Amino acid sequence: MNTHDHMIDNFSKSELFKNLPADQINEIICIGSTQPLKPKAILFYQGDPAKNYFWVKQGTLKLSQVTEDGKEITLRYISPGDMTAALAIMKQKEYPVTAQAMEPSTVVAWNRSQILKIMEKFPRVTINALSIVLEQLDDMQIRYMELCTQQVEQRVARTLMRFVRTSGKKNNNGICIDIPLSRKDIAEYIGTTLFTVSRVLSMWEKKGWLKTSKGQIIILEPHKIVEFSEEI
Amino acid sequence: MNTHDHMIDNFSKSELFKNLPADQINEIICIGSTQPLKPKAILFYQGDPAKNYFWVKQGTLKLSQVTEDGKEITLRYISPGDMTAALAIMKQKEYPVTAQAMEPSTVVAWNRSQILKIMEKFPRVTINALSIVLEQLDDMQIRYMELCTQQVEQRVARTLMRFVRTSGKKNNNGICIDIPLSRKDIAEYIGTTLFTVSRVLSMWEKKGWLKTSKGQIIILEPHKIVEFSEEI
DNA sequence: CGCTCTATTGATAAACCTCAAATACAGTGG
DNA sequence: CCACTGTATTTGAGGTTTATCAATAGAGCG
Repeated sequence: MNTHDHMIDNFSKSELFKNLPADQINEIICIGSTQPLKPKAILFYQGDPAKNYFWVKQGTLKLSQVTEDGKEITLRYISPGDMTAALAIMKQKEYPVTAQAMEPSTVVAWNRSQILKIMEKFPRVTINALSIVLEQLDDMQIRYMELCTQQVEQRVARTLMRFVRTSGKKNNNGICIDIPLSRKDIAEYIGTTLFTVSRVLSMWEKKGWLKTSKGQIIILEPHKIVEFSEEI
Repeated sequence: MNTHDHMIDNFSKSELFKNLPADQINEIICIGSTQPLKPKAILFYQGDPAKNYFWVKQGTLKLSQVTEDGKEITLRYISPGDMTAALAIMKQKEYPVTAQAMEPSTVVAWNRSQILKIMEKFPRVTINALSIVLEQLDDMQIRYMELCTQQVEQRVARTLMRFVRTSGKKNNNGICIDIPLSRKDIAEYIGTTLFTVSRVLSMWEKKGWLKTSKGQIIILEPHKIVEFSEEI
């Protein structure tokens, strides 16, 4: 029975543990430490090097970075099965990156020396990690391109569809995004202000394309929004 | 003597081959194919899967991506010793990414199956590749943040200093950026138009902070530009 | 010398930010 | 259940940055 088996099952579906036998996965998990996180709990702050560098999890966390003048930029949202490898693994630098739980989450964390040992012993893990980081790089490049070429409305539309893909749940009459997202969260993700996001969303709500209530967003007319996101 | 020894020497300084003995580096290089590229030559176009996926090189190449509506965005410039790993290594997708030589360059390319074989046989290479890709991701995240929070003048200043770091050569009275960069090149790197870049650069040229002639940019007053780039 | 490509410069317009003020909304303690 | 408080959202007015477009100038090349 028990949660432990569940964990392993969850891990075996993760990209990081692809092509690894269960006993090896188990060994790797046992090297790290499993931590539950309450909503809004901060896993690490400003890349705190005393804390852990690497992790896999259940739940959703927000990875963000704060500029010198206090503006917060969201690098990405991390969903179940994902992994985050900080540059800090390889170099021993510190980074102003902060990870915060958006909802009740569980993470498994390894520190620098642990993860290096794992990568030495299980080359497959390194290859999988490379694959994951390449995917993150690709995602970042696409968002960079969107930020360069598209205007706010399109970027909001793309963001909604992105969340539908990663955290969308079919509902009675629409698709519900399963993460509590404020206007500010969306704004920080696409590099605009919460005011502009608010204007866009209320416009779409008036048109009946979506519905928002207490941080939940329900997409009623996905086609309309997709159409918008692809507009040239 | 000879070019071959030079190649090895160059490679051993590269992040990708860190902690590898010379004979293994040699073996890895021999698996791939070494190609000379003339300026403006295109190494691969739109992620052409028939071509090679991975490479290390001498010279400078521009990695860019074209949007559906024809706007070209520069993902990054790749300098000697750098590596580019396309997502295509792991997945077998195609991407609209194009690599073009900015000056006479030499690259070593491996195809998908070759690089996978190398990573299996030399786990150290995989770890090094992970380190490189993490660095690229970090760079992209920083540029994303800059694009979100800074305005054009600051981004131009930061870009100049970035190029000074990677390709700056001390000159009689200033620092010369060793890559031919047009206003359009800079604009596509920071997500603006060549007009705006032109305005900024002519302003600084009038102030005597830099000098431009036939694609060459010479920084005369680095302090002034750094100051500008750090402005809050 | 004409051709092409790049850079400059100006005028205008659009998108978006900033700031302020009002409103809704959720949670708390009486 | 209600008033109170703090937070999220909406909406408006005005200003700024930057894109767009057009016209001109300069540089390199056959």
